[in-house]
Amino acid sequence: MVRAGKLSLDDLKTQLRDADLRATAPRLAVLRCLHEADTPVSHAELADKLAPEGWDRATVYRNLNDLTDAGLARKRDLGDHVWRFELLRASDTHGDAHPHFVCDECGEVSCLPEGSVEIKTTRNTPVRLKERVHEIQLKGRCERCN
Amino acid sequence: MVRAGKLSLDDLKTQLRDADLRATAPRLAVLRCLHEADTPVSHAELADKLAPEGWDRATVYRNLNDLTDAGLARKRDLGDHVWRFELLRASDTHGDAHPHFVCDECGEVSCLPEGSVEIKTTRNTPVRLKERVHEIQLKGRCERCN
DNA sequence: CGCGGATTTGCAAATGAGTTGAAGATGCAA
DNA sequence: TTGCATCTTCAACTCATTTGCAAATCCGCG
Ligand SMILES: [Mn+2]
Ligand SMILES: [Mn+2]
Ligand SMILES: [Zn+2]
Ligand SMILES: [Zn+2]
Repeated sequence: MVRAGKLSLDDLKTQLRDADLRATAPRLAVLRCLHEADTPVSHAELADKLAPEGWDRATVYRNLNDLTDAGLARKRDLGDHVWRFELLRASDTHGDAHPHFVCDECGEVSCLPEGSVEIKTTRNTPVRLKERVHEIQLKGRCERCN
Repeated sequence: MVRAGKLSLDDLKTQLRDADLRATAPRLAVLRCLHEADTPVSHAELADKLAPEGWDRATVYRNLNDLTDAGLARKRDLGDHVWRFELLRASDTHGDAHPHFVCDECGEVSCLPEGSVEIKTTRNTPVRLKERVHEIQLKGRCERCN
């Protein structure tokens, strides 16, 4: 079982092979970065971060998609027209993920605790909305920009 | 005052001139379509819709941005990497808009009634989150795809 | 260990939505 | 009407994303 904070190289390799992916060096680097990140990461950010280690943008790009296809990560647009990738973590209980917040002003992304946003049922709310919602995104001003 | 459902050409012209925009034919067409739409509209959709009337994609594009800059419309990404434009309506009370729902499966966009989503404050919710949120986006399966 | 076939990488090039330049057309205030 | 600023059009450009392909590599198997 892979746990946050204490990931050996072997843990990462195991995680990849369990997902039927080869444990190549650039793929391990991408997976490691996703584990280290505490918010979703864009391809551009990750490609820039891994360029010094010698990994190609296209390789990073394909690996992000591979991890997503394999079900290890999710690819999302948090409402600012940027694709971001985030590891699926055990802390996201039902398979439903925690809400995200993006600052209109500075673009900062933050992860909110599960349950901090509630779907209310009012007279004209569509039927069973709550059960149908799998993802919640908020936009506004962050504490710093407010 | 411009009201939904009953917009004469003169109403549209007035709305543009009040916003310091010239009332040109393509601009009136764009504004009319936004009024007729009951969900946010993408540039591609509107350009396709207006092409038969003879209006150019770049003209539609610039007009959507003009209307946005003038404060008549909002430009948003509802979480599916598509820019959509929506008229600012009086029914959006505080300047805060109603929440939106996008279907993961078919891409259908729908507008939800204001107040159908609530920001809950729990022990580890960031401070004053509720006051800082200006926009709420939900994703999931629509009734049809569910 | 070493092989061999399937997967993956790296570089370069294609793609395409989004955006812009520029010349001519149009709106509108005077 | 006229004059000028604004707007439209069409073509061209930008640039992040996505793909093609030959060479490198992974890893199950002998
Ligand atoms: Mn998150
Ligand atoms: Mn709406
Ligand atoms: Zn901010
Ligand atoms: Zn649907």
